[in-house]
Amino acid sequence: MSDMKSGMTTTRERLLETACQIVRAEGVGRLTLDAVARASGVSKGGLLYHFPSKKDLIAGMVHYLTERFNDGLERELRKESEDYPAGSSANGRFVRSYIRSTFADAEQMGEISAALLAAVVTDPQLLNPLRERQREWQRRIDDDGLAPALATVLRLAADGLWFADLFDLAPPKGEQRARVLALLERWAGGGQKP
Amino acid sequence: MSDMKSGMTTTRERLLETACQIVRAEGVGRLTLDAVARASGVSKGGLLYHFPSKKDLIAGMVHYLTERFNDGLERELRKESEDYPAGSSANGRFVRSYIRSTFADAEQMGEISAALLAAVVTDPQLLNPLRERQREWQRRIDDDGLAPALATVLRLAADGLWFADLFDLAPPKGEQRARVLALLERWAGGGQKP
DNA sequence: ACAACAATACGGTCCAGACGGTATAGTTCA
DNA sequence: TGAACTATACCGTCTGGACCGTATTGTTGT
Repeated sequence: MSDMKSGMTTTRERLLETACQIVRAEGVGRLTLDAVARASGVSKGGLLYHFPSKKDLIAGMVHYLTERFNDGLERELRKESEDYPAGSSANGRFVRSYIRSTFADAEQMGEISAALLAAVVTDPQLLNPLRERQREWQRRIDDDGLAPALATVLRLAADGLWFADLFDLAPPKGEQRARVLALLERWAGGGQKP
Repeated sequence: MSDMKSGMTTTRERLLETACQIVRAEGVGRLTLDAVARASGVSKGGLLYHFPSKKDLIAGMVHYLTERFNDGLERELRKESEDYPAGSSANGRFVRSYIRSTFADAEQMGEISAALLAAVVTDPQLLNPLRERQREWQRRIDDDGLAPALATVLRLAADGLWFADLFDLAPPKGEQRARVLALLERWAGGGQKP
């Protein structure tokens, strides 16, 4: 699917990132084509050259950021594999990677949230690519060598943190956040019940 | 707190519930004053009498549904108190109530979600009442007699389920959902520390 | 008891502005 | 030469909200 060449920041990517920034800074309601074009230093015609409609722009945001998160997840997973060289007690590796990806890069989670909100407002179906990915992640979580309910609980807790951050609903900060992360990692580390 | 006269469903409440239904059925983007008025069988002038602006309407939704959820939570908490008559091993009571309230009434959670989305789109500050409540809940969760990180993890998992339901991001269904609930309740049930 | 008045709860109409999208004509660079 | 834009003008639609009217139900002064 990805037809990008690779490397330097293209205008297309700049437009997508600008769109995210607008959502995060001014709210979903202020995401207009004119605003994105202006803030990107691109004419409206230029924007519409890359994204023929607003839906296309938001679909682009969802796709771009979903794949970005997925790339980060795979990277985290490879780091795990190095720590546990042989395929020995590697149960919970995917869940740990998922948790770390969610907790680590608040910036990136904020960008995904922006795309998420923009999509829901405009047309919920635009979330389908993310939904598909999430189902895939859930399959890998189910098949990660942990007790199935435990694995899902850990995923939900990570998502819950994302949720709390997204809407600023009493998200754990600082010390408490670190303790929560440590606890989740511990449970995902050795697959035995407390 | 409640300054309403009491009893019968007022036009005001009907408007609030209609607004929720529109959001849930047609999406946040379709929440317009005209649509709410029409679907409520009320003229636009009538709607504007009760809620002078769209912001006021959405603020009303947030307040109304937040208090509704809180009422359900307190009810759940009282049921817990009956089960554990004396103040014996009642650790985790609040957390259990929170979990049950979140899992039990999907309908109600859907309505809160509608208000949440409407608020975020229009003006994130409209969420402040809910944020305040959530901070209060978090305080009670911290002070529920469980290990602090554990309690917060359980809350986050419950919120994560809400999140998954809200955006339809691979939410656990049926059997799996029941097992997740059971596990969370079990962890919130015996609050022993080492 | 009755007029005068006010508050509540709407119905109906209208409009300025914003937004998405189209169209068109010109420009820069590989 | 064509892809990747810039610049600008324009249109149809929708929406929030202002404005005005009106019926019903108290309330108050006398």
